Amino acid sequence: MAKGTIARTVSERADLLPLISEVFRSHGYEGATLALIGKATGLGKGSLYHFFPDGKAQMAAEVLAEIDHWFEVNIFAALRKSDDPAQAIADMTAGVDRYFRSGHRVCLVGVIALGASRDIFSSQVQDYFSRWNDALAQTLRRAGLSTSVARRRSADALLTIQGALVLARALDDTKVFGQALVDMKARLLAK
Amino acid sequence: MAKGTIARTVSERADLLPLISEVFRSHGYEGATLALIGKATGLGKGSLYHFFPDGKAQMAAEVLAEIDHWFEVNIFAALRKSDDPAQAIADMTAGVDRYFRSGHRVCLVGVIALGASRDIFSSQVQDYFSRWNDALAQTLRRAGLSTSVARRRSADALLTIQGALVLARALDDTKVFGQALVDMKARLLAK
DNA sequence: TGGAGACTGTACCGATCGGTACAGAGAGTC
DNA sequence: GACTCTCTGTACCGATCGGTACAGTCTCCA
Repeated sequence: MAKGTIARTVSERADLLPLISEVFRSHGYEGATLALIGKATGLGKGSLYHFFPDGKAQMAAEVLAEIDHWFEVNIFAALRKSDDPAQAIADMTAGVDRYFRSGHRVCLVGVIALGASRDIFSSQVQDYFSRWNDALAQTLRRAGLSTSVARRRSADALLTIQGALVLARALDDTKVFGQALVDMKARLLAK
Repeated sequence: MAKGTIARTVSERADLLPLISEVFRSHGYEGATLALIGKATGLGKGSLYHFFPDGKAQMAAEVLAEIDHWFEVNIFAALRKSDDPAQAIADMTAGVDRYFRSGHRVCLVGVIALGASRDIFSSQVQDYFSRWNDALAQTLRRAGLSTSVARRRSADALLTIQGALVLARALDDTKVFGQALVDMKARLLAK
């Protein structure tokens, strides 16, 4: 029998996703509890389930979609349409460095790919990486590389980013990430 | 008031760890429940807590220790003492490929490094990677590389392995892992 | 033969899990 | 003012969480 006063905060769905995103990022899908999400957003379950009727799975799916959209707009698009491959790759590298806060931030898509929740989100995870892979390979082709070399180097770049995030966090040394990005950029257009 | 017959399985602690290891590997630390571990080992909580009085945290710590020991014996030691750097690196690559089942298996140390449980196991995680890094850099020095180049290339190799596991799983394509290992080996002793 | 001690299943614990139900509060609309 | 609709906190649900307690069963050794 609540009698109380209910504060009205008027949350915007768009403001919510980044907050929820950070909870999934630092706790993983299974570790991100509604209690943690509630604390991070300042919202009770009522509000959370108002915005996301399908609960935790929907929150994660929408967070993944938002991340995908950010990369689509800020990274993939430029890769596809640029007519200056070297510049496009430099832009990608700078964008990635900014997004992952020079190695302080972890890749949620990678985290989910490694966990048991991959089965639930496998198509979103696969789509994210393969669209990135395609866009980057396209840029490399335009730089004169053969299709097979372009695809090999592009996969190498993606895995370098993911591995650098893992190792930087494991060693608690973000310099690893910065160095990996330098190496990656050099390798992409070498020879 | 149990009346029943209790089957006696006589489990060996040494046989338990690999089974528990796979549960942590595929579910992460937070996702690995006692129920899953019980199912994987065929043991009830009674037996589990008999072998691991400190519960889940102790299980994970011992699994990490066993992994560390395996790499120490099968990978790091050869790296440190070999007088044929090219052969040592070929052996490491082959060993890594075998251990990770050509990309079908995930790295538990990496999984933990990315998750929230890193805080609990940070020293074990850091130790594993930095000892690997040191051993590999030592090999590269013996191959004539400067200290700084050796350390840079060695970190690059470690992060390539981790990233390849992430990307292979994300794209559900183990060829990514095999190719990354080939590239890594070539890069380690290049020029 | 009869402890002693290692190993086992299971009942149980309080806490927390994801999710539901619902009533109250605020802002508009007529 | 009465009605609607959106957003809110909270009480509550059954299930499961990690962990404890304990009695039963086995093996070993005197």
